[in-house]
Amino acid sequence: MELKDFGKTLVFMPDATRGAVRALTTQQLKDTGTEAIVTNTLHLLMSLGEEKIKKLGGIKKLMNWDGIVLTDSGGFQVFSLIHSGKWKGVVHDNGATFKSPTTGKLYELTPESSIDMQMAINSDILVTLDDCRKSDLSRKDAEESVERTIAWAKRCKKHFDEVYGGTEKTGKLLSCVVQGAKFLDLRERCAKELSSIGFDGYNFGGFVVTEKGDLVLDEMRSVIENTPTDKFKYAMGVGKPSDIRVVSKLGYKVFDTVLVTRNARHGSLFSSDIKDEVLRIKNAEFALDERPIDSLCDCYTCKNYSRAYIHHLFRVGEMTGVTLATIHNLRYYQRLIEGLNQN
RNA sequence: GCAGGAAUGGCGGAGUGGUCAAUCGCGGCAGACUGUAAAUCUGCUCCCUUCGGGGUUCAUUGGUUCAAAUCCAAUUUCCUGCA
Repeated sequence: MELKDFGKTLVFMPDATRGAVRALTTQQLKDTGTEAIVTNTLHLLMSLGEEKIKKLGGIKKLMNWDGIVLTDSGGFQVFSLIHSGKWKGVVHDNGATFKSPTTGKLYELTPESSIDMQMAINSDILVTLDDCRKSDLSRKDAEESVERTIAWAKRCKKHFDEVYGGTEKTGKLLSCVVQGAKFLDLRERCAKELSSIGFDGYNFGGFVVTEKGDLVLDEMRSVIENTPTDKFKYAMGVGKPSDIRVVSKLGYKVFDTVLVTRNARHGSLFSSDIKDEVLRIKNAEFALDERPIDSLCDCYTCKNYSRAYIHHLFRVGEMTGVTLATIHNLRYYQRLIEGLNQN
């Protein structure tokens, strides 16, 4: 897939948060039909740092990955680690200041430094830093989050244009994140203001499901309706296969979720043979099941191994089981996307 | 044969008079996970249950006591020394 075509058809990006899709080699990743991956600015900033990744020639060279790389800005981590109090740190108008819980090193993530780091990673598609918060926030908090997200997006764009020459000179795309939580007028305002600044893509930010697990479709629709039709729409963190089917109908073309890899590690495998599509390979019923995980799947795992074997590997804790499960789950998603693209 | 020591739920191992159906770990059964602090976390795991509770347990048998997995006696088995 060429970068210029990104988001014209549906695309699913697995999360390679720290520079690897967990448990997979780059070749195994390619073999699932994956064309784009997501890495995380904050994680790579803290583990490698800007100077080191620059010296190493960027994440694509490091990973030997010739596909597309999208870098998440760190906005979600601002929420999940700092806002929620899991990490010591503060979020302020200039960004986020926080201490690494492992090294104690102090970091300052600003809209500008996020862009710098994403450039150092040599990402193809950058994401503006956003102020992501918990799902059930007050209107006042949501307003503040929207204001900051817009202000930071502006600063990211300015920095990207002035320091690096923007999309024209770098050949990279810059996408933004729409916040506003459950307040549809705030979603609309955020979407419209970001659209007037102008980005190559518009990402649905915040939480995609309620606590009950229902998709926030009205919020997602609001973002689609208030952003340019000719730019890609990325539903960040979506989702279960059934969620992707639904959300893609709204007009979102780009998806990522940790479910595909995390569930694989936890023994939840996707299978069209099973009601609700989820086969829990560790369950006793698969101990002697010699069928493949999914009778319709063409992945390396399904073509070569039985449910009983994967079940056994999980039972004894062999890492190969995790690798085979991840290969399958990711291929399941890519086949889902291929199927949806054909319709 | 003599002298010590030990016997607890599928396993390992706490508990040494009442708050013990009995900490905990493993194993077992199931569930959760949606821009990854996650190869993680949660629940259940003697029997019955209308989930409130009820019934039988800590080698076996008998005893002491208001009350025993815990104290005493005998028996059985195992371990360690000495012969």
